[in-house]
Amino acid sequence: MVEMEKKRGRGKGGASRKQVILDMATHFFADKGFRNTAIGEIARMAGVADGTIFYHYKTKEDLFIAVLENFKELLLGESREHLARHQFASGLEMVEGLLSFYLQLAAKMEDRFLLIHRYYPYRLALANPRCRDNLEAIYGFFVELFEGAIRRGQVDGSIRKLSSRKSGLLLFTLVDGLVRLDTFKLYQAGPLYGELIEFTRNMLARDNSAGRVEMPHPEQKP
Amino acid sequence: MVEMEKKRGRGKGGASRKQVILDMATHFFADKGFRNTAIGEIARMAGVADGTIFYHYKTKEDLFIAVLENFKELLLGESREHLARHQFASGLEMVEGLLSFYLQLAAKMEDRFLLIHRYYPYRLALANPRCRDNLEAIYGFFVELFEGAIRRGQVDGSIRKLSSRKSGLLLFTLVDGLVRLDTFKLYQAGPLYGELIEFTRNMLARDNSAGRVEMPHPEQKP
DNA sequence: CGCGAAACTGACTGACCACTCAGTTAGTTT
DNA sequence: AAACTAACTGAGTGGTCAGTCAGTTTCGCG
Repeated sequence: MVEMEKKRGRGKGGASRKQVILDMATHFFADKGFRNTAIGEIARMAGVADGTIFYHYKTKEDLFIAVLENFKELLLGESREHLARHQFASGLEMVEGLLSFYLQLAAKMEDRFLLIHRYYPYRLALANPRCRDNLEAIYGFFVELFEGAIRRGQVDGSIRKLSSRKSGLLLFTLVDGLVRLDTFKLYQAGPLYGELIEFTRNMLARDNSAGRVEMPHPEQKP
Repeated sequence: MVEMEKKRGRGKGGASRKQVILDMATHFFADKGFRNTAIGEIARMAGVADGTIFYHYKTKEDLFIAVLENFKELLLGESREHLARHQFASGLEMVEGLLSFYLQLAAKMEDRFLLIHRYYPYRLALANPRCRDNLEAIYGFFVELFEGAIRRGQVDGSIRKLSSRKSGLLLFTLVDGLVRLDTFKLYQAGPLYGELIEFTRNMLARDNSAGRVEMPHPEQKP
């Protein structure tokens, strides 16, 4: 018979047991929250004994931090990769590109985004510096992306004069809030995406009355 | 000696025991979340036996719904009262007034706002219609306020042509996201309030180049 | 006062759960 | 193959907690 299952190192999927545990923990922490997820549940779904989890992670909280860190790396990795493949004609277009990329990203990882749309990690961050570092890394990364794009737009003249820092933060808040709204299932936020881009343009764009858009689906090249 | 404590009906504060329980529950559910709040803790702080809570509320979840409903009433009540006392020169000014009122409200009830900035109620809403109704009542109320103000602005000419529904939702998402960001303690959202108003104006205002504001503290009457 | 009802009590129960640890298994080294 | 180590196991432990219930207190009222 096949003797492959209980082997050490990687299974056929190439994932170590430690990684499988991390993946299952990610799923449950996002879906049900920290307190409502039992270690035993993660263990069962990972095909592992309870004790194995504590062999790899000192405490449940430790496991959560590892999950968050892993998610952070995934987010930043995907983003950097995407940005390396794309370039933008102007700062304003970059802002718009960032917005739609963030929406795309959130759609692709809808389940996992709940990790950072719950209050638990922010509450934990007050006591646990590692948790705080990870959250700050995520927020800082995106806010700085927007900030940079805005500054670039101010240099190339596509964006008017305003505080790039504050505007970046505001913009990120808006797009992240939209994603959050969508996961709440009270409203469909999807139809708002078009509006978001139009609004952003009116918010940021340099005041050339020609640039003002009234139509719902703007699609022009300068 | 004084024989006042264990009396039925109202205590000296005019609050029935049931109300005290509700208040304490509100505090703890907001502060620590549903799962992390023990009934015993609420009971202790309310100066009441555990059993008393279950005499007034069938289950812990029932108590939570009551808390949410009470909070909804508080929100809508305060808002209606505020609106009755204020009037606005134009739709655009009303939108701005609504934004700053919401920020004010959230600051005044910072602790309690966490009730609706946690994921728990939205998750519960999927299974519990009463929970869903309350959340929808809150969101619907504010979104419609913004929507109405925008429509009014379109009639009086202070706001350009755009979907009032979508814009209202977007605006509410933005301002609520800002409040949420503030409670996370990662960034100070306070300094963004000025920007918020300016941005909103640029987003909504009719395209009269004179109306475009560049200064941080706009304070003019038309 | 006396009675019935409503409000309240807190010891108890059963379920759950994070974490421990003494022991087993599998891979590696010599 | 013996010795060593890392990975893994799962029964057990102590603690917590929502909800129950039989009994007690308080109140309104005739």
